[in-house]
Amino acid sequence: MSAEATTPRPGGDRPTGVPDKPGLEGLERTWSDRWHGNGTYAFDRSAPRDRVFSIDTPPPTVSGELHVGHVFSYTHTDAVARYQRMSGKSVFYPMGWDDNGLPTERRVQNYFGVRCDPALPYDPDFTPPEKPGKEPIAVSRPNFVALCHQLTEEDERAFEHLWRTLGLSVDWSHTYATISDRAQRVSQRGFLHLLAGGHAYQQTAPTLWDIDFRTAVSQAELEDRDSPGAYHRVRFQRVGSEPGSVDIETTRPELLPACVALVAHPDDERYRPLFGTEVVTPLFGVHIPVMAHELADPEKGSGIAMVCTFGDTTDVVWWRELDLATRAIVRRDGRLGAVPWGEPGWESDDPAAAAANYDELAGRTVKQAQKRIVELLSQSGALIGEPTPITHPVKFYERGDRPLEIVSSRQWFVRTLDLKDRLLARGQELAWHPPYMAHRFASWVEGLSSDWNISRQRFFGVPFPVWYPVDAEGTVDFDAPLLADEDRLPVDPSTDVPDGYTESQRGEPGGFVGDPDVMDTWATSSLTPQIAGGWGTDPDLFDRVFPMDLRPQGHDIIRTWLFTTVVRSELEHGTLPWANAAISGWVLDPERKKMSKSKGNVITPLPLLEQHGADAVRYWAASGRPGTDTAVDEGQMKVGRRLAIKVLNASRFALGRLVDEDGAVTAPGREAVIAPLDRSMLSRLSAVVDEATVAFEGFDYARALERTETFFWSFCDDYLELVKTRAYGDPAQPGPASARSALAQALSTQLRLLAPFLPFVTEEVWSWWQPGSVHTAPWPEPGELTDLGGGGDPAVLEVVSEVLGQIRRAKTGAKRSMRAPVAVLTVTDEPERLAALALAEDDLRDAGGVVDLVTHPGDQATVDVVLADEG
RNA sequence: GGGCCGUUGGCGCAGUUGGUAGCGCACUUGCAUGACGCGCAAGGGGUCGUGGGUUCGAGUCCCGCACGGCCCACCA
Repeated sequence: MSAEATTPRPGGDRPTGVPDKPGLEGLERTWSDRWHGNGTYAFDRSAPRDRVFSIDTPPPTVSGELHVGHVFSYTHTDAVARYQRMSGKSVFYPMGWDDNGLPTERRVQNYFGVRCDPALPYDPDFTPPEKPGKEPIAVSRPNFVALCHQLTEEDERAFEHLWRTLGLSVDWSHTYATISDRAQRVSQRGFLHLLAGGHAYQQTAPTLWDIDFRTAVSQAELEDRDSPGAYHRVRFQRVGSEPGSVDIETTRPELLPACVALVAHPDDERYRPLFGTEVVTPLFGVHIPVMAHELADPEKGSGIAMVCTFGDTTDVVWWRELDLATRAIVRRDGRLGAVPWGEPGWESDDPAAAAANYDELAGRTVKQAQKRIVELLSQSGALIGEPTPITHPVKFYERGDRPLEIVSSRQWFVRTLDLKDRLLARGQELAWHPPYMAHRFASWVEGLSSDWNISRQRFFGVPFPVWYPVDAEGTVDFDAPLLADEDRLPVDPSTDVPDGYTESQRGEPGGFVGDPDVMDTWATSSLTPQIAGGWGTDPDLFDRVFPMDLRPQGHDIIRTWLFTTVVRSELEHGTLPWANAAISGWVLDPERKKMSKSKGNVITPLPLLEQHGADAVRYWAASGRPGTDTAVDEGQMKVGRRLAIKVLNASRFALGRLVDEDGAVTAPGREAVIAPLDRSMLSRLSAVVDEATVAFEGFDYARALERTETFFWSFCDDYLELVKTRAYGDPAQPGPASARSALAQALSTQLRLLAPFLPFVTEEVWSWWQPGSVHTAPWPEPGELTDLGGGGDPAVLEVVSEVLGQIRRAKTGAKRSMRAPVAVLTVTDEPERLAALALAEDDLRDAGGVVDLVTHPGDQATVDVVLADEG
């Protein structure tokens, strides 16, 4: 062993010899640099499709820090990638950064203390303040976008550092960002194809709207939150000859001016006589019809509901299906807008009174307006009783702070409702891991109630490659969009000019305007296989990697990322985007609570990596079953670290028998393995190889690890103990030669089995005695081991280990050292098992310190140990 | 309301075609042993949520229920 052996030589091509004091410290830095320098994980793009394994890596959202949940799931994917690479596949394992969209905007706003005002001109000299001020500074859209780029680049460097420390075997030359020109080109091209195929359309329609972000959101971005509210009982007087009144209950009395009908169930006897008649709204004197609809629930409130434009999604359904009037009052900023009382659509019995009452509400937020209208209703006598407080589910944008409103606006949609059956069939065609995750997808598709809204009224995103002509009167013609030519992509319609126009015509009569919106972040993320695979720019690459083999992701984004990717692939290519979807679980905090920023229980991974080492953290992650929620468990990381240390020490021990005077490791050939104990061990190891391989083929990395680890510990505890005396013998003799060859075989195999999980320590040990990288070494095959001498009898190691265990038990029971000699060992067992024992009798004697061995055939297996006297 | 997952020693989990309950952590005791004290050896500890059923035999298969978590739908 040479002194320089502790520091591996650059290159890693030639073995370094076994160091005296192996350790885990610094392995991450050493080996991640070396892998990078050597291109260990480079994708071989000359490989034909059937030799390629391609992964549609989730691009993490670039808004702050990665958390330990990322480490968890990306480790799973990395283990699979490493297995596939060792199995001979050329692994296409790119990394992406999801850096467009709202999360980035929000972070930039807070980080720099700015807000985007698209009306402002670009300021080339703008620099953000050192510290964000109290009031955000308004900046132009180009300035804002520049800040977004600046901040995301910083974050992405930190992300890459973390991934390298964790040891992800990503090919970093295939990195993409969702805001990059490349992604924008793919995204815009995909949009133009949707348009050409009739799959995308624009429409002015009631839209889910976040009043703080001032943008539309899609069905997939909704979440329900239990919120406080109150039932208000409001009395409507009947119109015409019929005397009497109708009471409704509502949680949104402020929408009374927007009321367009009352609705009850068609079979509800209480209200049947009223269908087809009219009532009048209190305070505003508007005549509205009473109508019947199946969705009205006789059990709820008074059994009859007030329909407003628009209080919730059910209102939209009623409005559409009953062909009701439109009286929208909520503006896009969440305040009530002006209303022309008495004019068409706003006819009232008393326009002046209506206007006076409404003046009390106009300009207020919905919350303020609610408070005021309750007072007005109470004074007028239309409010019956006191409001009853309730807690009820209210729809929120998942990132928003205030309830969604529904406003009418012009949006781009992708036709997904027409696609349900095809999508359900694709869902069944996809191999889900674990399989039950398929239900999530199916129930989402079955429950779709609207087409996919892909436009967002935001700034940092992929713009629509679309302009609209402005006619001579200055009116924008949205029905005749001017499309960008595919060769020009990506374009920004706010600065680029459509063919045939000049910049001076922007916004002028007879000129054009750009589409002001950007695409939903999922409209771009749904194309990650196309972006990563070079769709449209590198057809040779794309043909080799698409459809991809694997989409790994969390179950929380099945209805967004997975769903939209399937939609886009179906519409663009008519195939599934990948063959397999591996769905990982959540990471919970040590108290098994879901981690979230608001709870303040988010754990950042770098300190864990520094404290326990990357292999140890990976061990914890890889112990989490596919699809299973797993708690952060530093205890498991300590176990992982112990395993890594054991790999170092056991390897040093085994290789110590194989080192020559120059420090080089030389093992006898495979044919030297003749001892029954050695062959028995190799035979058992080959079964482990089998199991690990089957598990990995089914993406069950956790099972592969568990089986490998179990074998490894028994290998150390039993086999190494049994064989070490013989292995120290004269290398020229057949017994020692067999032991040394078997040790080399077994160590090589186990290092390769562990390499997907513990890439650093296995590479370190590999470098002591093997050329090249363990990560490009071939995955072990059972044949490598069973070919040796025609396979061994697994029973030999089993029986000998059991007897050795009994000897240890006797020594521990007598509180004696493990070195204490055994005067007489008497074993009674079945003849076949005694025969197996006899084949390794000498190894057992050496390991147990046995002087006399007596065996008796018998039905009942017993082991009797008589220890030699002390002294 | 529809659906999915889980319920196994104090804690975290495994248990793949049904055949006398396993692993790690923690706990107790012991051991300086040709690599490892970040080690090694051994030990105690569970009527496998619950009620039925199938079977010679059920943690494992079937039906019901309870509890926990999640998805979808509804939400006046």
